[in-house]
Amino acid sequence: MKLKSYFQLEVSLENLCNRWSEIDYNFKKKYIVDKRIGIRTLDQDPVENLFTFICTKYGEKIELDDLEVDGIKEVYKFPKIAALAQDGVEARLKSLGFGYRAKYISQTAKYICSISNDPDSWLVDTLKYNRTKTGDILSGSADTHVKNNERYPSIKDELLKMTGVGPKVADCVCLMSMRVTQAIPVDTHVLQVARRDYADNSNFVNIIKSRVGSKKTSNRPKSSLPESTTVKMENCSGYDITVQEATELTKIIKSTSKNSKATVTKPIYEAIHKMFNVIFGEYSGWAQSILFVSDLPDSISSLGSNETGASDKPNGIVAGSGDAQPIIQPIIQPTPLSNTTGGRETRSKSKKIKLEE
DNA sequence: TCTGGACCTTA
DNA sequence: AAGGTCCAG
Repeated sequence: MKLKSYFQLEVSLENLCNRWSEIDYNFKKKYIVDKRIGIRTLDQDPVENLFTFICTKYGEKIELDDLEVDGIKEVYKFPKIAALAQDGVEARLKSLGFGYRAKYISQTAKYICSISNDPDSWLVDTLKYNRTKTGDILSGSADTHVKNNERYPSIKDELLKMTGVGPKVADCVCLMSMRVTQAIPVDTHVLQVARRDYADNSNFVNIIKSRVGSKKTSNRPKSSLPESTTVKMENCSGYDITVQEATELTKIIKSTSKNSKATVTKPIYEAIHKMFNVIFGEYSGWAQSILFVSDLPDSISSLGSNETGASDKPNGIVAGSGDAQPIIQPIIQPTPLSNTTGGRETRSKSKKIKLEE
């Protein structure tokens, strides 16, 4: 039962992918024609994911091979939040190479301890399921997938209060640990995909236009429909949009600042978020994960051809992380800061984890 | 309200 | 040079 919940198996990924393929040819091409992959978004532990995403950075990634599972000598548990809130943690983390993110970890841990007597349970008991108000959500029908889209704004707001948690990290946690299926973590890579596949080629606007044209309420040819016609997503609320609005969002997504660097500004972030919500609906976060991973180089996504060849790849079930989140969480030294065992390598530095022999 | 430099480490 | 967030302006 726990595994079923972790993998969110009550959701038919295949049905979703087929639906998305009908909606969007680009998705179909990525999902079916090119790579035939499926990424199942997992329901991961909020505490571990929160602190992991706060300190992930480009290029940081652990390969399973690096861990030498068979020869492993020690396994660290994820630390208690109270331990991370102790004085001296920031300096300790800095010495381990966490850089300026050391402060984020320390301050966020202190913050959570300041608002809850039970810091390790607060994220799931209060923030995720809001048991104090709604009772135990999980006691509902087993056939019903628990979604938190209704509470998405309030959950995200709470996460954004934490130091080091901006829109992207908040959406990572919402999507992968809070059962918010419409959360879209937007980073520079997603920006590239959004521009190339949906903005520069007008794909987004065309999708909305085709919806206008296929509305059953009208038998007129779509060319005669006013562009202000509102398109509603089925089974979704808050996704209404007009062709004009889609055009506006496209402009924002294509816009660049003076230095011409691909920066995800706040307007761009929100435009891309809304665009994916509108295109793919209530599970758009899941859809975006598939687009994201299918755009990665095969060497990174681990889904590409290897000695077995590309043709017999199964539809993968892969941990639902955004960018360079390790498959295995980075491991932070457990509680005893007093226990100065010396600079044991605890960071997720791939290929440099040494097992004492 | 929004922009862009600083943060820190690794590649 | 890259990476997301913070903060000064």
